[in-house]
Order: sequence, then C-alpha cells, then structure tokens
Amino acid sequence: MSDRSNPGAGKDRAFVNGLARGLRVLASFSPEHNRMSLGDLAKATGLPKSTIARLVHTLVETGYIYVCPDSGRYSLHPKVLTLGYPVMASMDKRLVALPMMQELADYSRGTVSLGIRDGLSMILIERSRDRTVRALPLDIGSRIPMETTSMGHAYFAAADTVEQAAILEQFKTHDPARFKDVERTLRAAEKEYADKGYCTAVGIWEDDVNAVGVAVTLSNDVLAAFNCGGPSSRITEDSLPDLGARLADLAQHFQTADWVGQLPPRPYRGVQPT
Amino acid sequence: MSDRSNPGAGKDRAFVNGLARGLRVLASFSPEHNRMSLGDLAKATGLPKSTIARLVHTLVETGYIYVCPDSGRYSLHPKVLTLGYPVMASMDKRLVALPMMQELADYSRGTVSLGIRDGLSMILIERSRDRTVRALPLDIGSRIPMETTSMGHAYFAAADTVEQAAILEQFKTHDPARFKDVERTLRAAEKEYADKGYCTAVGIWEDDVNAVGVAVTLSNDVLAAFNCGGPSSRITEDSLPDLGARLADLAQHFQTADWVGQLPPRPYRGVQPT
DNA sequence: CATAATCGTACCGCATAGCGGTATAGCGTA
DNA sequence: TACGCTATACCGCTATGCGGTACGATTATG
Repeated sequence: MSDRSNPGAGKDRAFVNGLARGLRVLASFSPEHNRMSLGDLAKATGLPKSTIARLVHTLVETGYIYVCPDSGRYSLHPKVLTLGYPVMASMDKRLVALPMMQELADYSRGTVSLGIRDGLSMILIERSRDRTVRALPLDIGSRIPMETTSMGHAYFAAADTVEQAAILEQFKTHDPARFKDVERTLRAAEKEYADKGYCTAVGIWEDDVNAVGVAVTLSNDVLAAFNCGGPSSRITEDSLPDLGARLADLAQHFQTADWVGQLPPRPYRGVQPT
Repeated sequence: MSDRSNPGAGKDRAFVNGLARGLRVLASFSPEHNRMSLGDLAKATGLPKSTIARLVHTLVETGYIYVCPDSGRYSLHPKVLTLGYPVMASMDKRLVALPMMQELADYSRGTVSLGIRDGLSMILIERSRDRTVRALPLDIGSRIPMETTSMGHAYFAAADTVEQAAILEQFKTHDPARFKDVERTLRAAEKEYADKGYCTAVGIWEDDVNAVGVAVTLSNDVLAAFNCGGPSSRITEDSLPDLGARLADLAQHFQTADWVGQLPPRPYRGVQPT
C-alpha cells in the first residue's frame, strides 16, 4: 500500500513512484536548506531513510545532486538549471521586456519582476532591480503567494473566468478557513484592476513593502504579470498611482512590441550535455 | 538486463531506474523541441513507448509537465524552474555582479554573462545585454561548450591542476578524435590567461562572434567565469584588449566586493508549492 | 573520557511495481 | 479508403525497488 507521492491516492498502474519520490527529494531543497544529509531529506520528504539513500544515490549518479566536498552533505547541482532552460527559452519574449523593466526599476528605485502562475503562487521568471538597491531581490524561479501580492492580484484579475474559478476552487480545497477572505480579496483586486488598470498592495505581503501589479500575455498566450515594488522607504504609498500608470504603460508597450525581428539568427548552439 | 539510464552499466541495487529515466525525459526537452508527443520522447530518449507513457503520466501528475491545450502535445511546466531556484539562491553573490555586468554590457554594446562548469560545457547563471542589442542573448540555464568559448577557456585556465586533468580526461574519453586539438587549445588558453589576465575568442565558437573571458570564484568557492562578447560588427577584434582589461577589472571588483551587508533581511518568503 | 546522536553504508527477504510487448481506438491526412 | 499518427488499455512476468534492521565511523554532548 505504498502511499503515492502526490495527492489523489488510489492505485495507479501507470504511476512511477520512484520518479515522483525522486522529484520530491529535489524539490525539498530550499535556499535555507541547500545542504542536507540523508536524515534531513528523510525528514523533509517523510520517506524512510533507506529509500532516500537509494534516490539520492541515483540523483548523484545522474548528476543532479553532488556531495559537498567540505561538509559531505548533499546539495543541488547547477545542472538542474538546465532542466528549466527550455521553459525560459519558450518565454523569450520577456527578454524584450528587460530593458523596459530595468528603466522602471531605476526610476522607481525599486524592483520590477515578471511572473507566471503555478498553482496558488506566482513564479518569477524575470527581474530587474535598481542599481542602488542593497537588498537582493527574489530571484528567477522563486515563488510568491498569489493572494497577498500585487502581481498575484493582477494576474487573477486578468485571468478568464474559468481560470479564476479554478483558482478559487483550489484555494477552497487547500485552505478552507481562509477561503472567504481570499475570495473577497481577489474579487476586490479584480475590481481595482478594472478601475485603475493596475493592482496595488500596501504592506499586505510583508509590512513595509509596497507594490503595484499589471498583467500581460507572453508570446505563447501564457498569462503573466509584472510587479514593481520595494520597501516603503523607497516606494511610498503616494507614488503608487504614478508607478501603476507607468507599469501599465510598460505592459502596453511590451504587449504591442514588435519583436519578431529580434529573434536570434543562430539556432541555439551549445547543447549536448556531454 | 535493463540498461541503466546512464553510463557505467552494471547492476546497481541502489539505482532507481524509473527516476533516472524520468529525468532523461525532462532533459530531452530543448528550446527547439519544447512540445513533444510520446513518440517524440520515445525517439529522443530511446525508451519504449509504453515506458514513456508511464513516465510522462507521472510527470504530468506531479506537475512538471503539462499538456498543451491546443496542440495536445507535452511541454515542460514552468514549475521546473522552481527546482533550480535553490541553486540560484546559493549563488546569490552573482547579484552584486549584475550592475557591473550591465555597465560593461552597455559600454561594450554587447553581452556580458557569467557561467559555471558542468561536465565539458559551461552553464550560464547570469547575463546582461546592452539595451540596443537586438539579438537575444543565451539565457540563464543554457549551455555553451567549454573548448570553443572565451568563458570556457578562462575557466579552464583558472582551474586547479586536478580539475584540469579531470576535464582533459573527460574530453579524451568523450571525443578521442578531437582530444589532441582540444588539449592544445586549452593549454594555449591557459598561457594566454597567465600572460594577459583574460582569454580571447575570435570567431572560434561562431563566425563573427568575438569575446573575452575572465575567471572568478563565487561565494561558495565555486569557480566561475565571465565573458563579454558579441557580433564582430559591434565587438571588433581591436577592442578586445580594452574589453579584456575591463572585464578583468570587473572580476577583481566583484571578487573583493564586500557584500555581506547586502544579504536579504527577510528569510525568503513565499515557498509552499501549494 | 564515555555516552549519545548523528552520519552513510550495507544487507536481504518480500511483494509488487514497473516493465515492454502487443493491441485498440480516435484523428487528420494522402 | 487506407495510412500514419496520436494516446490509451491490457497483461503476464520478474526484476526491481522497497523498507525494515544492523553496522562502523564521526561528531557532539555530558
């Protein structure tokens, strides 16, 4: 009666447990736990130690995990980045947004990011920060919640009704207690977006962090959202309307930008994992 | 006698084949093949179709692959980006390099990238491009060969002797025919680096692409390398000494930069894959 | 210095999970 | 209509991954 590694149990002949478990191992690394022992991984994944040993062994053999020379602990190998590369490449239109993002980041003295949805959170796929910002921005691949960020709000507001329904449904099953609040928040965001053309978030994600968000669609019809924000010392509440308008402008320019001429002439050199 | 999914056969009790195979499936996606059918994947991985069906089914269930609504083919889900995030975060010192890189990119009117080694190639972990560049730069997570790029040359030159030996050994077994050439090239690069403090590559990776490279060590003692380059129309051969010196300067500043004060105050919000 | 808690590795019997052959049904095309 | 391509379903077999438990080596704790 092996528990499946993911929700929705029941025996599924076509479900390769070892694969799902191995992915759970990879996913159990995080910025603050980037060097783990077998015991740590066993605790994090809830799998027995011997199973972890086998999975980790496999991941080391395949090169996705390596043993830290000094500590002897296990760590993600940069090779995992290559798994994500095709995703990045398929979103290549965001590269034409980069200069615009940088410009707004400099102007606002904050951070400008671009993200897409995964489940109930947003995954950042691009970011620019003002050169004077000392704090490090959340990096590409990081995850921020949808219900408490301007990016998430803008995304929800721009999603079609079926996606909105799906999102709310997921919230309902995932966290029934907060569902009512979340729904109200997201509906309000939808209204705000319709009214102003952007969503604002004043200290709801973290205290002293203000931001605005605007949605946009990428080349492959994938919905995404920009945000522009930073600590309240830099991004004051008063400045949000201005930044919101500018971000909406940015999105507009990005959306209509002709970029087909910008496609790389070269077909993509240097693959072969060797 | 199931063939193992990776080199070095022989039965290994502790090797989870399903996991390794699933990872092969994920890795078989590429920018030009980002939407694949089961048959495509079978061809790409060399695995039987029914096996592919099971693996893909598992990957869909776990959310790392999704079915394109229109084409019905399979595609990598952006969720795979989150696997790489801890790696990015562990290399956070590169973020302090970003402004410097952008500056040099603007100055040179080309592209500045930072990469680390994986096997016989370099994986890009950061990049900046001049705002006027029309061509898209290679993106984060992409792979470029070591033996034909200034970045790779600089990396090799800066590697310690045991790593150099390992690299050469790998070249020898991987491509014996070219080994002699490669060895000579890399040794020459080593000498060039010792002489000038940077490596140059004039049209050896691709015609009409010139670049310089300089090595550097990241916070966690990981060796890495910058490059700065672009089409010969923008990056002329004559300008390489200047750019090389500037890139070496950049690396120097980056290396000695005090960045501990720049650590993020917040502990990393917004995880929970929900 | 001894105890205790790790660490990673090894062993091993068991049951089943994953394997891969082959067969089928549904589209779109020639 | 016949073909190529999808994806899916079925099914018997056994190799395969499982997870208990045990061990020796380190490191931390008292």
